[in-house]
Amino acid sequence: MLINELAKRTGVSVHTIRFYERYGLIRGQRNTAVTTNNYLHYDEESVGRLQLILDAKSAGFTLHEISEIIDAWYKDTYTKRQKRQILERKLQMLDDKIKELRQMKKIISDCVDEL
Amino acid sequence: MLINELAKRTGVSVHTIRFYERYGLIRGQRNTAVTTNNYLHYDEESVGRLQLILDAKSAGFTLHEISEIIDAWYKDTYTKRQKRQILERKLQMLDDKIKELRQMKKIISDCVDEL
DNA sequence: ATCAACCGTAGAGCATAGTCTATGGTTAAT
DNA sequence: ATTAACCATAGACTATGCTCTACGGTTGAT
Repeated sequence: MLINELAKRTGVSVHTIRFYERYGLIRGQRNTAVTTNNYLHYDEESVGRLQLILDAKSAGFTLHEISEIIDAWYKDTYTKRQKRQILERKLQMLDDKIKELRQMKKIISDCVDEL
Repeated sequence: MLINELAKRTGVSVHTIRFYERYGLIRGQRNTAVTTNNYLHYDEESVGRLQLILDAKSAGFTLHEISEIIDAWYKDTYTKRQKRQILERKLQMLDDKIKELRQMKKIISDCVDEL
C-alpha cells in the first residue's frame, strides 16, 4: 500500500508518517521493477509498527524509547537475550510511571478531601 | 527567601524558576520598603508550589494542566465546587493514563512472552 | 574599595515531536 | 489532453519546556 492508505488505516497523517520514516521508526520499500516513479510501498508490518508507536506514545514513551522497543521487536541483529533485556527495562519504566501517577492521584485526592 | 535559596531548597534551577514565574506558576513578592533593589522574595507556599509542579510533571501533566491544578488549590476566586470539579477531572486523567500504561505493559509483556 | 556572588530583565538557542509549504513529478479517470 | 488526487524531497515553521547568554545593578565579606 502507498503512504496515503497507510495514513488512512492508522489514523497517522502522511506528514507524520514521513517524519517517523526519517526518524527510522518505519521503512517503506521501493518497487525496483517500476522506473517511472519512486513511490514507497508499505506492508502490514508498517501498520503494526505505527499502532505500536501510537500505544507507546500514549504511554509516555519518547520516540527514542519507542525506536528501542521497535528494534527489540523487529531487529534481527539482537539476540533474544538482548531483546528481552530491552523490553524488561521498558516494563520497569512503566511500573515506575504508574507509581508516579498513583502518587499524584494521592496528592490530588488529598486536596479534594481538604476542600 | 531569595530565588537562589528557593532553587536550592527545591532542586529547581534559578533559570527554570524564572521560567515558571513568567509562566504564572509561582509568584515572588517585592519588598516595597526596600528601594535599592527589586529582588523578589519567596515564601513557603512557593516551595509547595514547586514541589507540586515537580510531582505533576513526573505524572505527565503539562505546565498548562499544572497551572489549572495550582489555581484550583491556591486561587481564591474559585468556589469549592469549581475547585473540586477541576481536581476531579485531573483524577480522571490520571486514571486514563494509568489504563494506557497498563495496556502498554500488556503489549510489551506479550512481546517478551513470544520471544 | 574591591571582588565574588548574587539579583533582575531581555532575548537567543535547544530538544522533542510534529506540521506545513514549496516544488515538481506521476497516476488514473474523464 | 486535462485535471484531480496522489507521490517525493527539502526545508521552513510551530509549540512546549526549558537552558543559557548578555547585560547591568546590588550585596556582603575582606
